Amino acid sequence: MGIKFSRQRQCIIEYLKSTKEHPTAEMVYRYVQKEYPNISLGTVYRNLKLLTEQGQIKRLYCGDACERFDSDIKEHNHVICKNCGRVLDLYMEPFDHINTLARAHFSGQIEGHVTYFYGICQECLDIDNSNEQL
Amino acid sequence: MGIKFSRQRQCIIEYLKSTKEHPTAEMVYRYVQKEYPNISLGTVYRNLKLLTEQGQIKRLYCGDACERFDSDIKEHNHVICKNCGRVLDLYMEPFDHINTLARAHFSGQIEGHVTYFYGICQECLDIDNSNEQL
DNA sequence: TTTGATGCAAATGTTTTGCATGCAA
DNA sequence: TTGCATGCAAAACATTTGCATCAAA
Repeated sequence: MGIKFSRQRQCIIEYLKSTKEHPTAEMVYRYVQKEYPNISLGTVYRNLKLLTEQGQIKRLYCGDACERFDSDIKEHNHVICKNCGRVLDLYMEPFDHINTLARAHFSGQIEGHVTYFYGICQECLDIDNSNEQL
Repeated sequence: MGIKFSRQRQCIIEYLKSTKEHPTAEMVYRYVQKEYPNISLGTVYRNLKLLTEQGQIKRLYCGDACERFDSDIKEHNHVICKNCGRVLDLYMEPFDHINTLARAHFSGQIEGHVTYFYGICQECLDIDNSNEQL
């Protein structure tokens, strides 16, 4: 009964806390493999699921084929770059008043919302600009 | 060169236009099968992809395992019922000012956003209430 | 006719799961 | 010891794709 410590899970947590790139399960797997070459994808998925259920990490659905994970559970938003596909953090004032607006048009109960912004990240804009210079 | 008419695609379009339940590919398949028993899932997927690219329908990503489709391309929002999993339409005033708010905190370019509300639909609330009466 | 669309089946990619073994408590 | 976690492989799904055939133009 209860959850036991495991080196593999610890490594997954540390990796997620160290990165801002919102990795997929596959990316987590490749990273943890460096330290634990025998780790299996199944273990990665099992731990990501466990950590999500515990609320230690958050699962992102970005319209990708695959899910991404974020160890920053403070409220914040994400921008998906349409060019490079990366998912970037965006810390801004909450806009929960849209829940109130929504409630005025919905007969059920509205508890919250999930929002993803999309656009082009600064890095891709920079590359674009330097190409135009040529 | 160009796209040819097909009875199967026509049937898919008509089904999507007739329903508000934002069906998955599998649901479209099962429906069209009634009229065209030999239709294959591949054909359904190919046509849903084509129609999405043409902008005739929209693809929804609801955090489901699978994608859903909506033939209503007018701007509107969706509520996902946490209880029954259904995806319901929500017509409300646009809140594109959140793009402006977001731009103040992001160095790249923000083009727009996708928002899904979540909560409990009226139908599930009703069932809940009638259970409490017992 | 010509060429795009279909049906079928195999392939792909992601995630889950069964089971014997390993390891934390 | 006990039982949760792991590694491995197979299974489960959702989606895509190759190819011979069909049908719209």
